[in-house]
Amino acid sequence: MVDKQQTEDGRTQASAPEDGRDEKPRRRQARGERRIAQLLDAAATVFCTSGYTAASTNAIAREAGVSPGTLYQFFPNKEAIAIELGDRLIHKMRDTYGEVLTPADTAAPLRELLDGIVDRFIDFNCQHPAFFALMHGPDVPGRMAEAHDALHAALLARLQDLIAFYAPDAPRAATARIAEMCFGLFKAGLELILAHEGAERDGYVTELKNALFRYLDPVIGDAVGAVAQPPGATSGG
Amino acid sequence: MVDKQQTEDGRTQASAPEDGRDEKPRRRQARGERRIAQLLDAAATVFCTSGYTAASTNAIAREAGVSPGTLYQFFPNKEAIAIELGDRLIHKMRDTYGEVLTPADTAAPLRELLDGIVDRFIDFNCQHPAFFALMHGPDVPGRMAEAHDALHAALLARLQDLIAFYAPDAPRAATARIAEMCFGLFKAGLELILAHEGAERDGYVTELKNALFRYLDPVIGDAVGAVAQPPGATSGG
DNA sequence: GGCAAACACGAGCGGCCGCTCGCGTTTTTC
DNA sequence: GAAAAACGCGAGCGGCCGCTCGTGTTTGCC
Repeated sequence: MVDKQQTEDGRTQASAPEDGRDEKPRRRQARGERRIAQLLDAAATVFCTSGYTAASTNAIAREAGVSPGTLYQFFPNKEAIAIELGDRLIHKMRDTYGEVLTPADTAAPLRELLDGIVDRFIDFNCQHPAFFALMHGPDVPGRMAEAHDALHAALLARLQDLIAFYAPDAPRAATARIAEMCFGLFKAGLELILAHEGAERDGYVTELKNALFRYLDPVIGDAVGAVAQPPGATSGG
Repeated sequence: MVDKQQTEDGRTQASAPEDGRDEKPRRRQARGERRIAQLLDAAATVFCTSGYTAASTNAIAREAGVSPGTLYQFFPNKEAIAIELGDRLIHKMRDTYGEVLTPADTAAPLRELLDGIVDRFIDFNCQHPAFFALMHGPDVPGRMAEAHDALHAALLARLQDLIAFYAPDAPRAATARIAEMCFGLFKAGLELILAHEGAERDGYVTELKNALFRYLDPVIGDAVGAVAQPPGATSGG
């Protein structure tokens, strides 16, 4: 499992100058770090409104208030901007779901569990709308898709464990499909939620929670609520 | 209601040569019609794999086995290709949902109703994958988005009527939100279904039906199943 | 057969975009 | 304070893409 760790990606900092590779260690000044953050903010805005492909590097530079040349002082190409932005968002996301999707404290009833999970993820996505655009956009670069797939798989595995905890008798194939389905349902609800504001948004949040709860309740009810279920009574799935 | 009819869009054929406008009636030969169909098929393939923006007209022409000049003999620009393809698909879609979403024969139980609707729409989308790509792609041309919005609104209105029929006491705002939610859930399930084949696909179809049924059953149950519900008992929405 | 219109071709034009390069400015280091 | 390195600029290069145009071929009509 250690090989799966992705350390720090070594993009913004290198270990030694005499590395021997073609790596340029390029020691950043504080000003440079500020510019990078500025550029990533601008990139988030532009990617969010135009999508990855339609976003032009010149537009990102303009949004950040710098020249195209300055942008390419900190990023080797357009893809690297999206990757760095995506990595930072994914790290934040990992912090978020790390707190929520741990199957340790699953003694809570489903309704409350869902409340916590959904609220956290909704909140994250509302505060970082570029995340949704980068993850679910159809035109992200290849390296980005890998990161997305990794995150997707990780979230899915956690979700599956959670479902399996509530419904231990269900076969793996079934829980996997249910987990994928939950993910898709959440994504659909998220899209509606991001498209509305205020009371409307709250209404859709409630609706999403209802949909997820009602979808999952019978699944876990089969194994938890009715323990002495006869083995022949599979629920048409 | 007559003004809402969109006749034939008058794109492929015109009424009279002495029209007086800048319209060029351009009488097509059988060969030309064949080429148009050929080009639209190719466009469907390319749009489906690359999305609208990333698809190049040269690629569409190549896919159809003709030269770029030939393509522009039948379509004024790239957008027109997507629009014509979208219009044809929308017309087919209208035929499909016209048969299914009519609120006339809603005497059927929810499960069977959902079965019919979902099966039809899934079938349509499996046979015309370009439809999904064109309708839900983020980079479709403006004229396309209008058509999509119109179809979306029409489907939504039908769905809302259907829901209102089953739950006549629910306020319009609530049924509208529920209809939007159903739409989103269906879209999410469709995406999963299109991404799988064979037994896996069937499994997701069942799962989608389950999700929709469980989401809608309590909603219509509140008004149909328990008629003598006290007015104060609103279900947490 | 003869003529006009529709069909077909493909090299190439204009424009946009990702990216570079030469040069000037600010900061760090000794 | 002076050399070195990081920062900053913006005109412009190469390449791709949507689209055109001049020319040649096929089809419909008399």
